[in-house]
Amino acid sequence: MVVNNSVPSCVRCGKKSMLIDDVTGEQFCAKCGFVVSEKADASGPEWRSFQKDGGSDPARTGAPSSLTIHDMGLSTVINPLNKDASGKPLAASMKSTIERLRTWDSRSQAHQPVDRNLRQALGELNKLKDKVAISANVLEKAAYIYRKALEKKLVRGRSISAMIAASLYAACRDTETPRTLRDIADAANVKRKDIARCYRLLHHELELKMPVVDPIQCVARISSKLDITEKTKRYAIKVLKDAQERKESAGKDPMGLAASALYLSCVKNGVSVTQRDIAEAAGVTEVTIRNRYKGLKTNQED
DNA sequence: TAAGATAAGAGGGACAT
DNA sequence: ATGTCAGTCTTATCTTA
Repeated sequence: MVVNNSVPSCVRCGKKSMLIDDVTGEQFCAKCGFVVSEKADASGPEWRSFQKDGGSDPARTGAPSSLTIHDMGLSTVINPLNKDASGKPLAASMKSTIERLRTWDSRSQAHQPVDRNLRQALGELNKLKDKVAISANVLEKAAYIYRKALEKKLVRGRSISAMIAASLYAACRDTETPRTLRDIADAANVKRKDIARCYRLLHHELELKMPVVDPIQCVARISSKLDITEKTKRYAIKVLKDAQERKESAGKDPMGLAASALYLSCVKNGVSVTQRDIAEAAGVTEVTIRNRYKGLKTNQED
């Protein structure tokens, strides 16, 4: 459950108790149970005020512009009836002008190869979003990265699904949203290594500056799946900090590292947890935990 | 049954050819 | 471009307490 200090008010009961469900990504009111579906939220008018006090006058309305829509939500459709605003049929000369406009309009929207590609990719991204429960700004970032990749012609010859999945993964990394390559691979139905390859390509070619995944973040994620006491968590974090200072953690899978620190902490605190449980929660194997565990343990002793 | 050991294999980075 | 090397992680199987 994510609770930040600017909790929005419920539309129905007015209480400041709107929360985000971690699993579904839906917004709901903790007081009255009102649920805002992701879709309605994304496509509805934007009633956000730009005034400091968050007052009641909307600074703008209309559908939000978004990178996750292939034309950023700025499309217009010229209606197919050849009528003018008052409903009268158009004059012949005007009619042919409108025909031409309509042709160009639709071409500019989706009929160029790049746009078609983008359309499809963003469609996939949209499907992905529901499965991995991702916040809107991460989605925006993913879409942005994909656009960049398209510009640099990196998608050519590669699968769109893999590339959009890699973009999403990159966006997660960038925003420190803890999602593993595996999480995304499962959701996208693409092999993990394919996404990994694409991600590396993006990383290299777009020169993305990624924050290093902090194993300490992973501790929270793993322990949320198990019943871990605050004390145990803190000890695990301390162990990780020590390991980082000794540069012991470089090049190791942060998830594996966090998992074994947590395991070590459980052992030290007399909590009975099996390696299997932790391995499963962390999405790594028991062997990895054992290997890291050995390293961490010898460090503990001096 | 959980934990530890061992072996084989995959995938990728660094570096040399 | 291609090959080799050291290192990591995974999967599978076996042993130990």
